Amino acid sequence: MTRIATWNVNSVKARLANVTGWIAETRPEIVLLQEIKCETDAFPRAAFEELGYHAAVVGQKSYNGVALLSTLPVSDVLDRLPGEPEDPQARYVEATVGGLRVASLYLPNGNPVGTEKYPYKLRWMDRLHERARALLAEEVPFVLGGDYNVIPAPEDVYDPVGWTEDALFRLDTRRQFRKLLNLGLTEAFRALHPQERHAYTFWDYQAGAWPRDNGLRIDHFLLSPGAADRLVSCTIDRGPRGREKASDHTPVIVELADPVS
DNA sequence: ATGGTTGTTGGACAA
Repeated sequence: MTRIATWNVNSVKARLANVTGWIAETRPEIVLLQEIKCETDAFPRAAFEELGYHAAVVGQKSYNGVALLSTLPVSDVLDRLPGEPEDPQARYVEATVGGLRVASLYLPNGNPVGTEKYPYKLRWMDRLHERARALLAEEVPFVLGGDYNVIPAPEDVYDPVGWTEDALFRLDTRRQFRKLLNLGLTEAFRALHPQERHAYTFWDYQAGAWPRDNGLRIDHFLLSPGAADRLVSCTIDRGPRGREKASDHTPVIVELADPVS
């Protein structure tokens, strides 16, 4: 069995004790981090090495930044999403782990709509679509996990009407997300839990969102057909969101059965 | 409607 977790940690340095503590007790084989908010050289690599993890890190000063941790060696690291070579934002890292291609991605938020941020988000989703198409053509099983900043459907937000015009829930955003799925990818959580409500992965720090359970489901795993065939479970661990100095996101974990040989 | 919060950073900006 392979367990893969994704977690937007909102600064790996400010959150180091929470993150290492959770990894030590959960022990996923692969951990995908987003919003590490530090440069590659400043990533607290040693703290994760002590726990037995290799790391592929794509950092940036102050904002963004992604990482992929793995108990197995990591090879063939891709440190950017192709399609916009001038894009300076550190939002994508992809690598081979075992026989799997795995990506940790931080899709742009896109707010406020009406600024350059929203078209950037849509272009980024186009680029991800192209990347998924290329990976499918390679016929290697893959897992794209991360903070998609996409609310896929009304049941994934506490107040769908209030969020209609938000960049995370606009029709253009959802249409792009569906287009990605229509390539033949499986969104792990909804595939296994078609009826579940209030299965949120993010709660704002403001306005008592956490105690009121005013959440969003925006952290996802998209699986290639070969990976989806092996999908055993997908769970959201609310525990870390309730702790001291919590990130505003909580981890999602998928379990994949070993490949049949 | 506004403001409510957190992180980076030392004033806004991003979320």
